[in-house]
Amino acid sequence: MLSQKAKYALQALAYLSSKYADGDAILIQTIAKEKSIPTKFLEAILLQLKKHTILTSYRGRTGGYKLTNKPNKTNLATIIRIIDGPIAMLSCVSLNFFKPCDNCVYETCCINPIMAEARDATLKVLEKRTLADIMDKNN
Amino acid sequence: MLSQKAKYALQALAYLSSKYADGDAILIQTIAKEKSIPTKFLEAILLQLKKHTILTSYRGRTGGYKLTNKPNKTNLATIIRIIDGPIAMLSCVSLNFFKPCDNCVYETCCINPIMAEARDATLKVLEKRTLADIMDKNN
DNA sequence: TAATACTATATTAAATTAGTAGAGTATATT
DNA sequence: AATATACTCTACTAATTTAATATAGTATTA
Repeated sequence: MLSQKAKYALQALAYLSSKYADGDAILIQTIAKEKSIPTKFLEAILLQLKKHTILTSYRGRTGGYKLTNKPNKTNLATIIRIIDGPIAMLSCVSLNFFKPCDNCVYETCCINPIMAEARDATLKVLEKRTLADIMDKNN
Repeated sequence: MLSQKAKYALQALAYLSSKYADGDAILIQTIAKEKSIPTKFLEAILLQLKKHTILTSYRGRTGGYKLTNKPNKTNLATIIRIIDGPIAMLSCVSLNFFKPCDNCVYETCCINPIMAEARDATLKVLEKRTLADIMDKNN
């Protein structure tokens, strides 16, 4: 399951995606209110996304956040990894957060090949889908 | 990511599957030692699997645990759900543990269709694969 | 220069995870 | 019938993670 933090991140990005065409930076406040996300918590989330270059920020009077790239350029696997870490069900088959298991030998383990298969199936969806797919439709 | 508990469950079941043909019940102790799992913790896990009819137990002198059905009759999604709960990334698209999200409306949410798609991709693997696939190969 | 808005660090309450302790119950041998 | 063995049940606990909150600081622009 995604953490609440990851859900908030996706919701915030869905909102920012729908505003992307306008070109303006959006206030944290605005996103927080619009998406019912605790403001200070959202600040931390957006900062994290900025550090991973997903978002670009502007300080001062006319400040705010906006997407660095077009919504269709950022896939969902990237976002989930930034906020929640591994997508795989076992760290020993994680592509981006590999860590061997404590109590089994990778080479003879019969579980990890299946988990690699599951990971690939999940990634096929999450890497294909982008912020353009989850973007708020203004209707 | 799977919990440590779920990993232990799969490892214990991989062991029990490899012994299934013998027909004998296996001691918790034996599984715990063989798989390096804390005994008392494993007891709780096996009990949980028994309550969900995956395992059958025998008490007393010649007691122990064994699989209720042939290894190829139990798929991995079933086990993971028993131990860790939902497989879906959002509770609002969980087939077995459905619970609406707090801060969004299911019908207009643009995130959940993608998460349903990811869930289906994962399930396609985990429902196809069974204990026979993760069973310890005796070599 | 003052108001605005992002940035950084520290703290905290609640929940979850991983594991432990100990008493209780059933059963097959002796 | 006694007893050792092995599963069962309830309660507890330490460590970690999650979901926030608080406060002070820095940058920018009208």
